[in-house]
Amino acid sequence: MANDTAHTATLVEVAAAARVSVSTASRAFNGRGEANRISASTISRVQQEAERLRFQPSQLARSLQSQRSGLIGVIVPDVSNPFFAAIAREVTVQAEAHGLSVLLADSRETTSVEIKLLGELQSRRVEGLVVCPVGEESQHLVHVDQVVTPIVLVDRCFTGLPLASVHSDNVHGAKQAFKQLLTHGHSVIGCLQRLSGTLPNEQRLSTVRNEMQQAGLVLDDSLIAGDNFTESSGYESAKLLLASRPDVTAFFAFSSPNAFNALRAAEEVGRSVTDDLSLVAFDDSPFAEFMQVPLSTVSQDLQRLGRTAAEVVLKQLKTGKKPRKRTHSFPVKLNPRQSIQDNQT
Amino acid sequence: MANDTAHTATLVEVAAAARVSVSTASRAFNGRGEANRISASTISRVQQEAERLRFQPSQLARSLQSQRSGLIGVIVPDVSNPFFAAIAREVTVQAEAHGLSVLLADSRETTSVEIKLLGELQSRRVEGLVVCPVGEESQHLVHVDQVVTPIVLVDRCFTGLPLASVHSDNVHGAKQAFKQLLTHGHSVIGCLQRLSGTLPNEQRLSTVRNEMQQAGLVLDDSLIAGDNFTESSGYESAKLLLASRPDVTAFFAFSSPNAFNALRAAEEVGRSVTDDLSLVAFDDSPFAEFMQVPLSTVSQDLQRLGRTAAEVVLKQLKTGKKPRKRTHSFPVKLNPRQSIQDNQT
DNA sequence: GCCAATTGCACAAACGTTTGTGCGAGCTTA
DNA sequence: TAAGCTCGCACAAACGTTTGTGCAATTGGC
Repeated sequence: MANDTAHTATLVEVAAAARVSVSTASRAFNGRGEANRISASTISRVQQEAERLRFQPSQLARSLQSQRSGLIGVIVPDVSNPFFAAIAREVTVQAEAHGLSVLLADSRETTSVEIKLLGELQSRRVEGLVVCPVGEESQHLVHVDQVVTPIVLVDRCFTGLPLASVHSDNVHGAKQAFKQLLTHGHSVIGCLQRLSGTLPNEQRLSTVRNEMQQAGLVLDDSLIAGDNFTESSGYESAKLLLASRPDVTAFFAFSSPNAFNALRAAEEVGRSVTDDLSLVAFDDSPFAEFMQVPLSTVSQDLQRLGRTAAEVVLKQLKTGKKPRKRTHSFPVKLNPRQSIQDNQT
Repeated sequence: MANDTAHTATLVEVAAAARVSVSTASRAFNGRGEANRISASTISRVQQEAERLRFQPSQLARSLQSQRSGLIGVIVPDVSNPFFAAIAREVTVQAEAHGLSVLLADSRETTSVEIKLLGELQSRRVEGLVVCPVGEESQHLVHVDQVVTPIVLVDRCFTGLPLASVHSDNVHGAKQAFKQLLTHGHSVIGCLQRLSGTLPNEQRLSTVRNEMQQAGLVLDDSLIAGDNFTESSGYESAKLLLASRPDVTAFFAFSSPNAFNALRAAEEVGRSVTDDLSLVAFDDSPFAEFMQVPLSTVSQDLQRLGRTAAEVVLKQLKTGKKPRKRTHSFPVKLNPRQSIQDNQT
């Protein structure tokens, strides 16, 4: 009932209160008393005082001394995007299960911010990193992995880089989705990209090109929307595409938000998904099946992506060596629903 | 090109390389050289060596010395829930704009986990806390605010507690939503709760009771689904409600996931939203207007909630005193769409 | 009742910073 | 040329822990 100095008690104060040295207090408090021949009475005295003073050891000091921050850094382009949120959550849960905490950072789809954040996380001495990179640049990531701390990339990976990566099988996913459109007789198909230039996007795009070619068709560039970095929304690009190519009969949206943008854009120009426009999208949503037209989607196993990413980092932390298996690619699942209909034209 | 000892360079090494003392290196590196009469040549020498060795100051050590961790703790019940993800993002962005980093934790809707996480964040000496509490218990939060660090609650607030809170106007929101149902002639209305016992939930519930009473109706307990803590999904409870009260003609879902659960449950028992079931939900979603039946919702201004929460903490950090205004309540917006139809019975 | 072994603890260094103070060398001024 | 200034830097303490080592005091054997 005496001094509530508003500052958290330190070990020094606990030691003083228990009339022992700081070292003894430390060992007693941390259960290392037995091994260090601290008498039972002393141990309990220390623990009582610690309790009474509400002593909470400073992780800052501990980390400094132990050279282990107990922190995992997570960088995503947009936490509010359900895709990244799901991954962040999974990593968080896994990390916490291993006694680690998560430092979350949001790069806002900007490489320069990503680099800045990477530096800040480094300076906080995170022990591992899970990064959904913006995907434009990679060298800063390689450097981190080599000299600083284990890192694993999720989703926006790079090819030919010595970095651990976890992602979905974009090629197969795109192939499945696109085949659905072809099967239903569509040949003028608009693609609504994610961030252009990033691997998942390019893989999906080139898969589309391949499929078109094999079907004896060509994918004109005017059918590819969102080929600039600035608009993340995709709404404008979808509208532009609808205006410049009114002959389009189907959309392949590379992301869930894009699907939504396509719907909005189509509605505004008087086109209606399903009557005269088909739609298939990457990434599922709990709402997809309850849409005006239940949305055909290709869903990724977000939980597995996140969990695997966490596991790769955690294992590397434990064993201290780079994982043998560098790339993890997970299958996607096609959810055929009613947003794809036969081409009427 | 010499020693890549795989460990990050320390100031000691930089100082040695620049042939100055650590203190001088510190001041030179931090731009405090001028003020401390360090010669220009020394300054540049230090900075060069720092650059060469890729020196990155340890925030751990800095924090220990400065007694400022530069960390804001954020605890939410479920990061993957878009509602909380949006808030987490907003806080993250605000914090980063002020040079602070965010420690994110997920309480998994469990009070005991929340308490544990709170302790861990404290031990990391976070300077402020933004918490979307599970909402069952509050005393651990009060204690934190009083003796440890500024804290602001979001969404799941408590009444009569000396804690800063940010939330939406649940009463008015519920009133608007529910009035819609009454206006359309519904009288047997099922309520799909969030976590029972939490303030937003109780406010919405009692508002519903009031409205019913004023309309000369009664809200039987059998019309209140999800009155147990274990199921967060609400799907089972919705099905039970539909089974026990087949006369129900409308649902008021207290959350976006619940709306989705209602849809799924209704479909499985052969009821169809709009034909013989109306639905209004708290929380909007970009998909709401593209649903099979465009969903009538009451939307909260998530960005504003998150931003305000961050601001309250940040201001308190800056000024050092408790904010004058303790409670921030923001208006919600009714989005009338087609999921509410006249009662046919 | 003496030596060795054991018990119970304190001392001090270290982790990587920041910051108050001290101190010598060079310059001015008289 | 002696006294005083200024300049440029080094020294050392401190932040709160952990941990290796040293040193009394007690115990035990004979």
